[in-house]
Amino acid sequence: MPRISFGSTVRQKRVERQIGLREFAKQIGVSPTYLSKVERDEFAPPAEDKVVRIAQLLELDRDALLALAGKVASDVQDIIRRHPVETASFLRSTKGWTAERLAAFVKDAARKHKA
Amino acid sequence: MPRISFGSTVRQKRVERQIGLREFAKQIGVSPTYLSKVERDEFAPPAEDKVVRIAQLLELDRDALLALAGKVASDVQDIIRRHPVETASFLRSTKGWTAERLAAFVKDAARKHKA
DNA sequence: GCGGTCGTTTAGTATATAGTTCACGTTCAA
DNA sequence: TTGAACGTGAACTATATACTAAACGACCGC
Repeated sequence: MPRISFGSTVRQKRVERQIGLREFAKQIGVSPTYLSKVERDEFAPPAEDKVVRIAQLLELDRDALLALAGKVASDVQDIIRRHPVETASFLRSTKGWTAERLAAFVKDAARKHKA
Repeated sequence: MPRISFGSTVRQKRVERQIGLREFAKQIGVSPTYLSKVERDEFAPPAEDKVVRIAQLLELDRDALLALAGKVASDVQDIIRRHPVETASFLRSTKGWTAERLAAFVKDAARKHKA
């Protein structure tokens, strides 16, 4: 499990926004009981669509929250599967990179794509 | 399902190498019955470790075969989760790219990483 | 015409994933 | 002092995933 868990992050942000557990559960589309256990990491994080909904409601980055949930967005997985060999190779080569270095590459990629 | 399926690919390569179903199943660590159904796409592709084992035995690229199985290697998923925002952003920006363009980027990444 | 191999059919099973329902104790406002 | 909202505990449940075992008919060598 990551240093900071999915559950505790959700709880912190939800409480910060003063949304009740029942109210929030309703907005996500799950039972309050379930949400309670998820927030205390007694249950594993919910399915992708629920995680995405939570990210929207709490204004968190969906990819970041999915990562906390131990998942990778399904659209991203689809992209990887289009060119799995090249993509996997690239990703493995970035294994030791910092977020900053990666961010620079993203910029570069976007620029080159336009050209 | 992809244009060419996981099952048919495995069967073709296995037959090509003249390995019997029972023999191959044994090497993978599954029952012949199961392998038979997987190869005719009656059952979904097996778990990641089995797919990787198949790739080894048939000398196929593991990431390519995993993609055919509708999966992404777990080590690659782990890498994505280290910097999910940047990585997802990058991958989405490569959505329309050809394999060649991606390959060039991989090379570039490797070169820059050394420096 | 029997023993061994081939792939296949039918009918299951174990475990994980993703949740639910109902009932409970606490706190606070009217 | 009741009732409305809060979060929680215990006990299930449904569906999907990832398989297995037993038996079957076709073929092949001897």
